[in-house]
Amino acid sequence: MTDIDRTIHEPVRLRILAILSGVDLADFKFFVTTLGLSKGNLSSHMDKLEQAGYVEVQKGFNGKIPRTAYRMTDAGRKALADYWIALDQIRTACTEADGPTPS
Amino acid sequence: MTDIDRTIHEPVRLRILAILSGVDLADFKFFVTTLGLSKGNLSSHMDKLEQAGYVEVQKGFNGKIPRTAYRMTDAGRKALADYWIALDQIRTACTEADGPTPS
DNA sequence: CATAAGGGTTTGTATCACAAACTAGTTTGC
DNA sequence: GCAAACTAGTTTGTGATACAAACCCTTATG
Repeated sequence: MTDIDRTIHEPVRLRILAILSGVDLADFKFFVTTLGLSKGNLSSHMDKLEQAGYVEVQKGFNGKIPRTAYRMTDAGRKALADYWIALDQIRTACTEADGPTPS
Repeated sequence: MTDIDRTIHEPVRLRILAILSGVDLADFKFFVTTLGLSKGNLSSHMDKLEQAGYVEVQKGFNGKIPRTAYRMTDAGRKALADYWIALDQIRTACTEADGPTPS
């Protein structure tokens, strides 16, 4: 019974990783607008993904305006793949319970 | 962007529903042993599933020993199906982010 | 009688998602 | 030149909750 990775399982972070898995680089603003999050909320989710080693942060400037962008790491890619596998296992694994005789 | 049903999304409850979706009836003890939960924990998860209308409780006796069994409702079946659909949408929906020019 | 086991409820706690407030720098209006 | 508004992001506060531990009640077991 493989465990669910809670870091990934949180819906917001799952969406973030799903996006990053197809994009190579996406910035702070983009996530705020597409996911409809408050900046604070996004910031803390990104912290968690970073601390888990699933995303890398790239801080730079767009002219004089700061820009923070995120990229998925290999570990993140692996973890996400494993996550989907674990979910599929749950989805499939049913059908052998005790048959409790009703009353 | 369909929302994730948090009642179902919790891993323990997801496993419970996955089991119930293939079994018609399963009892308290069974879940405790197969999922490795404390009784208190299982009890509160079942409360939530019941309050959401996703499972029905059948309290009875096996001789003089009380037996509590759970059955999935139609609403539960529907909600679980929707849940998997929502997850698949996240899994598939990637690939159109802003291309932020790196640095 | 004592201990265990089924079937819980109550209580305590650590975590965490989220928003609101705040910081820091930048452009715009006058 | 200075205030108002905006971009970008961090820090702080709070309410919800997953989980275990402790407790309760009843029935078997030794």
